[in-house]
Amino acid sequence: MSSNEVRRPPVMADVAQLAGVSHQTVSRVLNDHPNVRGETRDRVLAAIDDLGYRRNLAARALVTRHSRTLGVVSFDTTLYGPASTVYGIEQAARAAGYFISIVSLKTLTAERVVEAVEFLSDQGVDGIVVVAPQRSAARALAGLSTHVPVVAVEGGQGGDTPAVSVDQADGARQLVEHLLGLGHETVWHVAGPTDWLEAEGRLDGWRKALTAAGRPVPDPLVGDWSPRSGYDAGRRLAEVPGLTAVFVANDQMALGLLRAFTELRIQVPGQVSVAGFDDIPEAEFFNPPLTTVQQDFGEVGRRSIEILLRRVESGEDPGYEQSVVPARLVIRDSSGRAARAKQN
Amino acid sequence: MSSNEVRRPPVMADVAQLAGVSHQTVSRVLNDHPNVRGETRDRVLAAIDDLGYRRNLAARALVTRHSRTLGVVSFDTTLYGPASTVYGIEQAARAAGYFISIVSLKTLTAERVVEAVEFLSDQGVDGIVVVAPQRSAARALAGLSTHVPVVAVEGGQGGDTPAVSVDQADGARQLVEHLLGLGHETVWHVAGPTDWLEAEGRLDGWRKALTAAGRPVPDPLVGDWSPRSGYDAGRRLAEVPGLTAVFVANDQMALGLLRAFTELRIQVPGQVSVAGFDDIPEAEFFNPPLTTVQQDFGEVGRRSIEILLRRVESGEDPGYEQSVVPARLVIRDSSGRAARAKQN
DNA sequence: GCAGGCACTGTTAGCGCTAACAATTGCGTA
DNA sequence: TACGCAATTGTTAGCGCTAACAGTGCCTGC
Repeated sequence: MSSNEVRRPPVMADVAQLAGVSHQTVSRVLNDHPNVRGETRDRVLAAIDDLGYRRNLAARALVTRHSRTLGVVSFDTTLYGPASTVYGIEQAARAAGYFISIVSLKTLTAERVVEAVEFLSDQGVDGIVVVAPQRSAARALAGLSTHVPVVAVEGGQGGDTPAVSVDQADGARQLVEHLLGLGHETVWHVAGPTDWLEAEGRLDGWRKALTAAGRPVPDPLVGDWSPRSGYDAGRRLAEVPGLTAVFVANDQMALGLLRAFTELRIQVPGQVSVAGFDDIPEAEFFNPPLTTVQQDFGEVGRRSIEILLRRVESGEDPGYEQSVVPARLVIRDSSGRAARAKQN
Repeated sequence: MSSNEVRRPPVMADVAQLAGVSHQTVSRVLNDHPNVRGETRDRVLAAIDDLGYRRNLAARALVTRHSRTLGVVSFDTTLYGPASTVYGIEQAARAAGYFISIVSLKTLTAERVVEAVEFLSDQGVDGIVVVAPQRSAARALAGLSTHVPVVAVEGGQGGDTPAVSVDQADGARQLVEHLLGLGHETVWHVAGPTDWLEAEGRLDGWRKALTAAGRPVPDPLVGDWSPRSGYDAGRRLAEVPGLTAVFVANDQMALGLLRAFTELRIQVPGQVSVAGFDDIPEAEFFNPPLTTVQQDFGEVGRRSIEILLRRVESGEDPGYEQSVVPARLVIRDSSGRAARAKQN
């Protein structure tokens, strides 16, 4: 009661005094150095516990030049994809004992990405994960001159920045082959915004799969990921004669498209099969339940942190490196056999 | 070319030397102190620019005891509500010049919340926003002994922790009154998990609005926010004789319920009107487009940061304080006039 | 019995910054 | 002319921690 007149939190010296050792020994205990006698260690630990001591990380960061904080730059974390990716990154980072500092961008211009990276560098983060699914943002990374390691998620393919991404093209391929396997002559595509690498990957996979099967490749429509743009695409596709299958680049647009088809009394999958991409939690309860492609965002997060920490902790930059996470086809009711009627 | 042999980033002393002043003067310029001659300031600024100097925030935090970092503890940021709230918080914090450090919890037990708050305290955050929509988490806050200010989002109503929340009860009231206004005798309810404060608010608002109108109050069903639980509730409600209107506690469950009704060939809104809560981006494209209640998450974020920073910067704790953000009814096709047939 | 080595602990010197105080200058005024 | 004061700048002393080096015993081997 008499000794704790001062209300300021205890520091290492207080612990040292209570344990009857030097502050350096306390530091050794805290950092798991060898060569500390068991009994001494116990005494220090007891003192720490007694005082409720927590070490000051700012002081530690100052001298070690490491903050144990990783930065994350992401685009609109309200969307399912980015939100899930960031979530995966956060879990993996925390498991490794790192803090996560986030900057969420409204618009993903190169300028904003650079700004965000600098903002985080100022804070002294040890490394940065950039979720940069747009081409412009990916390019911005190439010209970046930070001294901290950077890893790109869904945005690599260029420069020295290591990248982790889901195999979009292969997911699209699986989907197209599934639809062709159901007897569809060809598959139309509603793509995502052209500047997005994910959109491009899906577009590529779709085109290649059709070409490989010797099928005609229709002109793709382009949306902006929003349900509304999917709705608009749906109204336009409804006028295509002989349409039997559509691969929409994400589930939200697929929802809009389904809505348009419902209004126009086009049966899914009776007349037209529809498939999406992402497997958002809602997809299973669309009307009808949506065939789509699942991405393992947790795995993406884990791999990006793994690559980043390897660079942070070794202090080296092994240069470009890519990690591709497989995509998984999820078949539901929205895809079905091609209508026989068409064959006649 | 000859002067920059050393590759380590420049420090304040380097700037001082180049500008021909003391490092303290550089510090003054950086911190906008008065009493620095204009010409001197310019010289320092030029030197800073020249060297590409950025101040070391760890060193600054060490001496000022402020990190300009705020912590955010949130539950599953993959969900639309939490994701939007965190996004709003992040935007507001960055606008105020603060960094955001996030911990995203898988399960929202009191234990985990306390752990997360301590994790963030260790890092030296200046304040913490806890998105704690569950009763247990809210209770955990009460027993918290941190020295940093804490503000609760969607979780207050107890203890001294200031709280920001959306007026759930009023949103529910608006919805119920809208449905009653359409001629429905009463409105059934699929509630969220009982431990959730938001679920409770919506339940309360629904019950009170029915009672106020002198209508019978049916037993509410309970879901877990997931589309699947909404689907299950839908199948059960389908057997209720005389059912004409359902208020589902969130849009995702409403989607599941709509799916169930579709399978059972129950017309919406022809036979039964359905309404949700949240106004997720998909809601407008449900089949049919969903009547729901919109929450202004951006405003929630702004207010929570405002309250938090007021406490952080004044160093005072004015005690309990509550800020309630209004909810807004969004009417779409899923709600319609009560079927005449029933009246006969 | 003593050099050499090992295990353990303490001492010293910063990390890069800001706060507090000291010193200097220039000016107005008695 | 000299004093006081304000404006401006410099000097000093840490913030709390870790790294590097310097002891201090004690045991080993010859």
